[in-house]
Amino acid sequence: MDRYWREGIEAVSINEICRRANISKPGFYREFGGEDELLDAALTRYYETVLAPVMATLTEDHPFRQTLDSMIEFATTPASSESPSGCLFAKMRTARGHLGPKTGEHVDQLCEQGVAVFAAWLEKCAQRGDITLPTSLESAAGYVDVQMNQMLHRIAVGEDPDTVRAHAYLAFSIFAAPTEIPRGC
Amino acid sequence: MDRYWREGIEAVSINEICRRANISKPGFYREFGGEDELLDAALTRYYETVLAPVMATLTEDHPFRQTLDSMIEFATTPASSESPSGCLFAKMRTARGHLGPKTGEHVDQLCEQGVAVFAAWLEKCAQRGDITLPTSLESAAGYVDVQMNQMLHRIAVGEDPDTVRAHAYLAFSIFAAPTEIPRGC
DNA sequence: ACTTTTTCGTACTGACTGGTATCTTAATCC
DNA sequence: GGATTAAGATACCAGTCAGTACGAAAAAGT
Repeated sequence: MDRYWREGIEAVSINEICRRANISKPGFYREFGGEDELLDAALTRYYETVLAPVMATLTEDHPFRQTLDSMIEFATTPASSESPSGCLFAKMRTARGHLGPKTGEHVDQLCEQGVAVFAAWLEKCAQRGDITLPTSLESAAGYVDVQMNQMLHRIAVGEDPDTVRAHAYLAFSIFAAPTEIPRGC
Repeated sequence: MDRYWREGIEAVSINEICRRANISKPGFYREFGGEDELLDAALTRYYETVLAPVMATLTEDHPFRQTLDSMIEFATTPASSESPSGCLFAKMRTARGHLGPKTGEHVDQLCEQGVAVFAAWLEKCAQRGDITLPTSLESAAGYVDVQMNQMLHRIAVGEDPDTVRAHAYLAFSIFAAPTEIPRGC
């Protein structure tokens, strides 16, 4: 998981994995079955340790802006020693075409789940009056998904986090609650 | 150019190019010098035939909405027989890390040029009162660049053009001119 | 102690990559 | 027509990849 996360999926070969892990190739194939299964296992682990906690914050009843801040903070945190840059899930999405069947379907499933969580989040915030939906809930959720994914991609590529953050706040400004119009108007 | 555009840069090898073009590999290397030079030549041709005309429309003095419509139209046009899906330039940007020095610098240069053209476009529209800049001109131009690039990427990956279009109009709604507030207010 | 089963790793397969040495054929020059 | 030059292509280089056949070593069972 760490290698794929840190160096990108396409950049890591099974040969390299075996070399780094000091295991023989047949040993690897006996354990996992193939590249597809390894990626699938890595994604599962990534989901459990990173993705699920982040998605959980979306279901908590905090104000829109607070949740948004923490999401943007998560997405624009550059690489550190214990946490590589970007998001393994985002990298798998961009490499979707080159994934095996198991990993591919796993990614698809997590995508759907992600959009659903975004939709639920936006709906609650809209009901609370934190935001105004400028379009259908469906479309808005897809928009959020796309913008989040793009941020993660850009950070992974090494773009300046401040720039990405600024663009993110621009993109999410479409949800701005209606400016209060003075009573007497 | 067509092969790279249609099938993606990473998916096309020199071997395959030679096979398809019915030329020998040494013949290719005598003509171009290497993969980097071929990609550079493809990008030059793409710029001349596709990119330059599109960018030219940005410098014409049409209303913001009209230019925006034609840009979104260009970006979300799916593949056809004579014009593959997406944008070769956008594909090169996403593959930036794997490009040779010549092509890489060429891409960088076109990126800068693109942002500059976007900035000039936005500035003119803002002066004309077509739009309101919600942030610095620089940041806004970068935002436009990123959003355009993302649309092209998503179309290239095969996403539904209508969805992409809808998200694009959402993303660009941040430039919406201020809603006219009635005089008496 | 001896056999069976399971684990393990060397060494390979075949297909691909970008790039080139070298031989042959064709065009050009005088 | 004969020498020189350019174009062409076969067949190779060293490297990569994912995946596997098969022999050696170690465990387990009896």
